[in-house]
Amino acid sequence: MDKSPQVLFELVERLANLMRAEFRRVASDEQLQPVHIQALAYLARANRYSNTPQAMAEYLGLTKGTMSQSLLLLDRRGLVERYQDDLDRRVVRLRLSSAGEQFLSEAQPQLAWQHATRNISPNRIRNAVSALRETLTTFQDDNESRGFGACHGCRHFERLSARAYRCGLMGDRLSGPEARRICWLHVPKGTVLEEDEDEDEE
Amino acid sequence: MDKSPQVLFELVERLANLMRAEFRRVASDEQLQPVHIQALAYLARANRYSNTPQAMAEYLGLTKGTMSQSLLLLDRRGLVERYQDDLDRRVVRLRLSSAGEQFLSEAQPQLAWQHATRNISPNRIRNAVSALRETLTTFQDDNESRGFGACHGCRHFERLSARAYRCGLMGDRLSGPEARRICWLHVPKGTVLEEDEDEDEE
DNA sequence: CCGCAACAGTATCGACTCGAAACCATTTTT
DNA sequence: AAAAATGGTTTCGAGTCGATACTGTTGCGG
Repeated sequence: MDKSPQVLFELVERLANLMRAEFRRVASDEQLQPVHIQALAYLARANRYSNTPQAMAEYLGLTKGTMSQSLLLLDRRGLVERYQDDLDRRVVRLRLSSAGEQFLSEAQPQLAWQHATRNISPNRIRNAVSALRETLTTFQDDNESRGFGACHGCRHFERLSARAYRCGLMGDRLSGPEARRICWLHVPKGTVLEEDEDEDEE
Repeated sequence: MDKSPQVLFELVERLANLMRAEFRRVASDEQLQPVHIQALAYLARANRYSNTPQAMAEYLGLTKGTMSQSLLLLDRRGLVERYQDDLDRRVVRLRLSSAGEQFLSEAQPQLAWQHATRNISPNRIRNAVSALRETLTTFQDDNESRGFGACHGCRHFERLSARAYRCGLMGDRLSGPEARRICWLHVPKGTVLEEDEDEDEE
């Protein structure tokens, strides 16, 4: 019997704890909590469909109520801006304010990490990435939680030409950079879509 | 320029978030917080020098005040027991109560993880482990945070005979199982990397 | 076109986290 | 013996977080 998976888990957990502590350190300069840093970082990487409180809450594993609170705070501090969606006026859209962007670029929360991996060969890192990526996919599958991936590798992703893409689900054209951001509608290729089917029971 | 370290970081963070959500789910059955699960799990793995509030606080990246609170709660719930140290009466020692052990073994918080890694070859896992372990060591070095490793690979670890060990720092004899637990006095030797055969996959 | 369910988000409450600082009881140092 | 250091506890205030109730918007079925 092999204990490696267990060990891997402990490593991931421990590293995450340390990064969390690092986040806390960085965040406390601005009187923020770790989760706020994560929220800002998410916003910096979310695509146009995913910059809502709802998507954010799902990404961070919180309820919408909690998310609302945190966003209130970030808004008060002027780190994010909230504005209404044109089409659906229930929806709130979020964006980093310039202060928010500046804060992120100054704080560089992942710098410590970058530094910690400096001695590891790119090859080994790529191997680790591939293993963890697979773990993540399986995990999300098991828990039927949302995919949250970039467009490349999404079932709805369509390539119109060399440099023009399109989301088959929403029907929008996507620029290259946009297609590299995080999307909460992401469905990995190879996943079977659940169509609405009529049920004739009872 | 290579973005792999960045990607690796995102994966670790995301996996940790998901596990955290899983912890929350498990914990909420008993009206606990994720951090309580981590505390119990730590206690189950800590050696005789490391079962104190202080060590725990450092491991989890909290202050002693906060730790004290959480332990109060875990004590009230009957999941841990606190008792005084014989030699130094300031020191509080902790141990899992039988209820605590039972809870851990029933909840099996890392089961979801185990399951998520089922499709990944042991070899790839070992590679990932080795890369992350190195990252962890470097990280701890950079931040001069405590090592928190098992005795094997510790500078103070001495092998008396085939099956008898000794901690050179504290001067105690250690059993084999004991030497496999987590110690907060851990100081890594020069460079102890169980290297694995290099190979590229993909 | 109306009515009602579904939905996105907000507000409120209570238990808990968390750091900071003050505090207490024991060593340890001087 | 006095002072400093150490391991823990207590207290305080701001914030997290889930649960629940609520507001306003959309969209669906009659």
